[in-house]
Amino acid sequence: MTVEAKIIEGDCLAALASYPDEFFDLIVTSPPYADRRKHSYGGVDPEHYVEWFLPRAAQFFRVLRPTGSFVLNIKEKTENGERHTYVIELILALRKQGWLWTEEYIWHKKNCYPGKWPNRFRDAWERCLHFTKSRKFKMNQEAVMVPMGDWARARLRTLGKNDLVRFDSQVGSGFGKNIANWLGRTMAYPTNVLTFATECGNKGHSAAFPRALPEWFIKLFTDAGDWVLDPFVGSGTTCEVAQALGRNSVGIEILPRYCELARRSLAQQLPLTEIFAHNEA
Amino acid sequence: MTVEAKIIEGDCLAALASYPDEFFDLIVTSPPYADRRKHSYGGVDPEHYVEWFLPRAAQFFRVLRPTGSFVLNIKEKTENGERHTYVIELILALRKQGWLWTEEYIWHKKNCYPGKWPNRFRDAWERCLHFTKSRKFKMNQEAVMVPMGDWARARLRTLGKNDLVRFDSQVGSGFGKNIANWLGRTMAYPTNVLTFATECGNKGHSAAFPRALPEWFIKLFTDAGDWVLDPFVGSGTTCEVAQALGRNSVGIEILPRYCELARRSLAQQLPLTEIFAHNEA
DNA sequence: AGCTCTTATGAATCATTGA
DNA sequence: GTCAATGATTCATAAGAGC
Repeated sequence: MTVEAKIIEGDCLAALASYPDEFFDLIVTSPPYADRRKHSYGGVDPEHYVEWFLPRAAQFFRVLRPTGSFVLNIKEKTENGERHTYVIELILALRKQGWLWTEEYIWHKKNCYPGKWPNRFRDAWERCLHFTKSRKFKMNQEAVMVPMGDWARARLRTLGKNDLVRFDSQVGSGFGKNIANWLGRTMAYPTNVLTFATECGNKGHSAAFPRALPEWFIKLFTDAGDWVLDPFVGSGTTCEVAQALGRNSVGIEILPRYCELARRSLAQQLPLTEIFAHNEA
Repeated sequence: MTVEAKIIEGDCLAALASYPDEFFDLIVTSPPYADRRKHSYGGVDPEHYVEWFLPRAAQFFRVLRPTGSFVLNIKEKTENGERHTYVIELILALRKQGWLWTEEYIWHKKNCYPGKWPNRFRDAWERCLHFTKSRKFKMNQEAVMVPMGDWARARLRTLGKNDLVRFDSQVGSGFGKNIANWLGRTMAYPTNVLTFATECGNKGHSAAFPRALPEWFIKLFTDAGDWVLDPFVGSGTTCEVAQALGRNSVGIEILPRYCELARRSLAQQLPLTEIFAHNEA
C-alpha cells in the first residue's frame, strides 16, 4: 500500500479550494497563535483572530467527511496581565458555523517554559479542541489505550529503554516483579488529559508540537489509508507522523522556508516497515 | 487570635446585601453546575446559567477587596453529545461586568469518575477560573511551593509508603539513589496545572471538592486573619479549611440540610494547634 | 555498561527602556 | 502616550559526556 504525503505552499484558504467536498477524515493542526508583536511578520492580531480564522474553518468544514474530526491545538496568550478571549470567542463562532464542540482535551506540558512573575505561575497546558460535523463520528478508542493509566506510562517512558531491559533481567527482585505486574495488566482507556513533554532535541527547526500529539489524534480518529490534513503544517510534523502510521496526508504551509524543511523531513523518513517496528516496540 | 467561621442559610444574592463593600480578601467556590434535569431540585438550567449567575457575581465584585481574588471552580457538562458553552459565555459576561480574567488553572483529577462512552473519554479535569478586580493583587507564591515540582511530587505520592521504604532500603541500586536526589532538592514553584486526587474516605459526607483545592487557593491568595467567602459552600469544606488555616470565613448555602452538615462539621473541628501540626507535616 | 553530572532549550511573561 | 523591542527570570526534560 502506497501512502501519499504532500506539502503545499500557500494559504490554506486558497489551497483547499481545489479539494473536493468531504475528502479528509481528520484535520489536526496547531495554527499560528495570535501575537500582536509578530503582526508585521505575518502573525495575526488577537483582535482580528476570529475573523481571520472563520473563512478558513469554513473550508475545513467543507472538505471534512461527515464522520471526520477537527482537532485544534491552541492556547490564548496573556495580554496586559489578562488572558485574552479570542480562543473562547472562536469556539462560539465555530459553533455558529455548524461545528459541534464535542470535547476539549487538555495537553499537559510537563516541561513548560520557565519563568517567574508576580501574578501567575508557569503555563503548563494547552487546549486541544475537538470539533465534529455530527454526533456520530469515527473514534478508535482501543488504538490509544495505555498500560494501566497515564501514570505508569509516564513512568515507563521516563525510565527509558535501558531500565526496562534491566528490570526484565532482574527477575526475583521486588522491583522487577512490580514492573512485570504493570506490564502484565490489561490496558486502560486514557482520559481527556494528555501528558506529553515538549520535544527538545529537534534538529534545528522549532517544532510546533511534539510528534506524540498528532500521533495520538491520528490513531484515535483515523484508520490506515485515511486522509489527514494539517492546514498549518509548519515544519511537517503532522505529515511525518501520518506517513509513519500509514495514513495519507496533506500539509499546507504559507512560509516557503518551512515548506522546504517539511519536504526534506518527509524525504528522509525511514521506510514504513522500520517505522512500524519502532512504533510497535 | 480568634478565627470566625460563619454559615449563613439562604441565597447568596440576598445574604451578601448585609455585607459592606470590599470586605473579603478571597472568594473561592464551586457553584452548582448547570443541569437541566435538576431544575426542579433547585439546579439551574444551562440556557439561563449566565443570567442567573451575573447578579450574584455583581455582589461578589462589590464585597471583594481591590487586591482580592475570585476563584471559580466549574466545568461544563455535555449535552446532546456536545460540550455546553455556558461556562465560556460566563467568562465573557464576567469581563463585561468589570472582572479581569487573570488566569485559568486546570485541576487535573487523576482518579476521575469511571465510565465509557463511544464518543469521548473520561473527564479528568475542571476549570479553576481566576478573576481579579485589578492587575495588582495579593499572591503569596511561596505558600504553595512544592518539593521539586509537580512531577516528582505526584510520583512520590503515587508510589506510596511501601515503595519509599523499599527504595530507602535498597541502597546501592541506581533507583534508590535517584529518589534520594529528588528529596534533597529545594522547593519549586508549581505550574497552573494542579493535580489533586478527589477525596474518597471523607467521613460520611460527599465532598464537593477535595480539601486540597480550597486550601491551595486560600494559602496562595490570603494571609492569616484575612476573610474568605464561599457563596455556595455546600457541606462547608471551604470554611473548614479556612478555619484550619487561621482565616476568617463566611459560607452561604441555600439548602438547609447542607447548612446543618456544615455547622456540625465546623463544630467538630480540631483545635487550631492540632490542625496546624497536621498541615505543616 | 551503567550511573551521575552537565548543558541546552522550550508556542512564556512581565517590567523596563526607547522611539 | 502608545507601541515595540530588550532583558531578566527560571525548571523539567533529553541528550551527551565522563567516570
